Amino acid sequence: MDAARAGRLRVDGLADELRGAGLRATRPRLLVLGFLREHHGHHSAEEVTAALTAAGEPLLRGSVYSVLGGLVGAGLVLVADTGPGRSLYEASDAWHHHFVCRVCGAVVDVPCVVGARPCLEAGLVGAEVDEAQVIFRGRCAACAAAAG
Amino acid sequence: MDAARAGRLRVDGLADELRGAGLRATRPRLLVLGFLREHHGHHSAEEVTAALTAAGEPLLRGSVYSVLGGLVGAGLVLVADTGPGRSLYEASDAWHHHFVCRVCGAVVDVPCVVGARPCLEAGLVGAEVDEAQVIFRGRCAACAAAAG
DNA sequence: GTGAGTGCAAACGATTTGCACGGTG
DNA sequence: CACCGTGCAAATCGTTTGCACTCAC
Repeated sequence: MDAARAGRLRVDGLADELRGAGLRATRPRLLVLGFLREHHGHHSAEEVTAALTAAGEPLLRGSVYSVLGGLVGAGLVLVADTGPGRSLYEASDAWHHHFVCRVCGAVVDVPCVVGARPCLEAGLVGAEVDEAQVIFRGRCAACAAAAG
Repeated sequence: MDAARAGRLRVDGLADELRGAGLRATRPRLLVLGFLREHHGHHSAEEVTAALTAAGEPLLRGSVYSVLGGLVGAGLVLVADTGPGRSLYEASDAWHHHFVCRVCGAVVDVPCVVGARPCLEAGLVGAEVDEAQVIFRGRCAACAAAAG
C-alpha cells in the first residue's frame, strides 16, 4: 500500500486490539506493534527503534522500551531473554521455545510439543505460573555442519 | 601445595576438582566455588563479591565475573538468566528449572521431570543442543496467598 | 621458568528514570 | 478536561575489556 510507505504502517485493527487490552491507542504503540506484526521474527529494542526511524517514524529508544514493556504486559508481545542484555521481542499468537546458536547467535523458534505442567506439578505447590520460557543453547545445523 | 592454606572456607577437595576440570586451583576460584557449595541457592555475581569481601577475602567484581565464567565453562557452576542483567549462579549437581516470582523476586528450583527432547525433535534438525534453560514466571505460593 | 589467571580501573551497551509536554479517551 | 503515555537526555546497572603483574604448575 502507498499509505504504508508514506509513514502510515498497517494499523487497521491494531487500535482496537490495544484498547481491548486496556491500553490507549497511541501512535508509538501502533507503530511498534505494527512493525512486529509485519516483521515476524525476533527483534531487539534497538532494532525496532532503528527500523521505525528509518521508516520515517522516529522514536526514541527510551520510548520504545516503554512501549514494548507495555505491550508485553498486555500480552500482545512476547519477550525472550536470550542472554544478558539480549531481550528479543516478537508478536506471536502461540507461545513457543527458542533455540540460540552459540556460534552465530541465530535465534530459531521451536514449537512447543510438551507442556511444562509435569515439571511444575512436581516442584511447585500453590504457585500460579503465568509463563514458561525455554531457551535451548548449542550449535545450529549450519554451524555444526561448518565445524565438521 | 598444602590444601589447608585457603583459609576457613571448605576447600578440601575443591582444588582437585578444579584441576580435574582443566582449571588451575587458584585462590579466587577456590573461594568462589567454595562459597557456592556452602551457600546453596542462587547468587548474583555481585552477591558473591560482597559475601567474599565481607568474609575477609576481598575480590574484585571483574575477577568474580571472570572466575564465574570459567567455572561455568568447566561445568562446575550453573548459570540461570532470570531476566535482563540478572544472571544467577549456583553450584549444583543436577540440572533443574527455575521459577521466578514476579512479586517478590524469589527464585525456586524446579526439578526436571520431562526431558526437552520432544520439542527439539519437532523443531530442530541437525542442531547440537548443549543445554536447555527453563524459566517459569508467576506468583509464588506465598505471594499468591498474600494477594488473596 | 612460563603462561594462565588475577587485580585493577575504565569502557561499554542495554535498560531505566524524571520531568514537562502532548494526545487520547 | 483529566490523565496516561511520550519525548528527551542523562543516570544507572550489570558485564566486559585491556594491561601489567603474580602465582600455580
